Amino acid sequence: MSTAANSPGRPGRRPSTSQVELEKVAFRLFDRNGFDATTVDDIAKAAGIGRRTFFRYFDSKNDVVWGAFTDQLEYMRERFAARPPAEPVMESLRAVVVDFNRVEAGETDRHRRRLQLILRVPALQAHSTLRYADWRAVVAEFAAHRTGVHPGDLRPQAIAHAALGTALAAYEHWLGDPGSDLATVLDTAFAELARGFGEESRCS
Amino acid sequence: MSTAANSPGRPGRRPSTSQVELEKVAFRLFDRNGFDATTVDDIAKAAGIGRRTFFRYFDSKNDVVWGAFTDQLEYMRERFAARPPAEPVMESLRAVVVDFNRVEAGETDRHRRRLQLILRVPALQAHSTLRYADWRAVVAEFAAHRTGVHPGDLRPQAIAHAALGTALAAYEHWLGDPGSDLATVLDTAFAELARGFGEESRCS
DNA sequence: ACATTAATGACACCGGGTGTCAAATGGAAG
DNA sequence: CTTCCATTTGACACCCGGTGTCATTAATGT
Repeated sequence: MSTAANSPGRPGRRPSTSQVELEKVAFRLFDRNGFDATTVDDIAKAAGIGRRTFFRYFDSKNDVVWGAFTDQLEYMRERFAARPPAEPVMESLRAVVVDFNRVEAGETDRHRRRLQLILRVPALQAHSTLRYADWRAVVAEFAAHRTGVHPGDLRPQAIAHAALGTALAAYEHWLGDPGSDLATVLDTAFAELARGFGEESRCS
Repeated sequence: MSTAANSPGRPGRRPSTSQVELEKVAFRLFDRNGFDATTVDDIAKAAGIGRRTFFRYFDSKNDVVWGAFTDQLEYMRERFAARPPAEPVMESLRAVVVDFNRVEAGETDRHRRRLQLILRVPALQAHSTLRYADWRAVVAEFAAHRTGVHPGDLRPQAIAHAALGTALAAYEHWLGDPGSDLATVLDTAFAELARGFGEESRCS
């Protein structure tokens, strides 16, 4: 898909850059000057394109940070479908979310910088709600399918919202504690969620 | 506090309007033309003030919708403190959140319109994350205090995040079902959360 | 050569938000 | 009443993100 626009046999002028290329350029500037202090003009100039062209690759400056997030949601949907149907909903949820956040060893640093921006820069923090809505929809769809109700019903929606919140808390904790392992933190957080955050660990 | 600036014995020019006054003017325009189509210039003109002055009453156009939200958080903090110390955390949480969303019979319609804007207008939806951060802080502080840990720890943060998510799901459900009662919906949603959204309703 | 298709970039424009500063307003002291 | 001081106001200029428009450029096939 990324090279689809470069495929031969297709008329018209070739794209002069790509999303990943712009992303790389932008991240360099974000690292050096910070997100807010980096203007779209800066990114465009550094990438050798016009300001207007930038907005043909990304809907907004905020969206640069999110990479292929939306595409990955499809993968998440598949992982949900692959879980054994008899498994409790919250158990599947925990497994899939942990798996979804598994990144290649080389990519873990990039993942960290991404989340650092999303969770700490107010503008991106706000914008994240819009992007995470799709994430929630995937979760709600799964929870609804499993329990035989509509995705718009209260329970699946509450599950999706609570799951997102739990994941965000885990992300924040992970960012604040450099030595911690994201998968472990997510696992414990979702275990707590499935237990209703109760004091007693289990039914006696 | 609202009339503090009008109190005698204080030098300087009198404020020419107030937050509540601007809020009323703005909501009229939002109702008629929608949030996005209403510019700050429109509000200022309708209120008979300058555009620059508007931003001395509100940090942003988004904040107009939130009324005295931040002040109410202090009340929420008090309600938490008033709960019996032996009560389970999630039980106190449920009670306080339900109570916090109790509004006078005459104000219920205004509350509904507020939430409708916050939850349905993308710009406000995004911005809400920033405002709700304070709400989460109050919840995390309470949960941490009860369990004897720091507010920044994973558990209280996860509880706060999940609680917010649950409340949002309840709000959305309430907005979508005009016949429903907000307190009831919140109550059932938080009961589910405390139960870990499990299939079995209780320990056998 | 020619039409077609697609991407580009320049330009103008809108709207939210901020910094600055002179002017307006009102109380208090002379 | 006049002067001084504190405070709010509004005008102006400016920055930046985002959009609509349109001529131009680069690639294809005929």
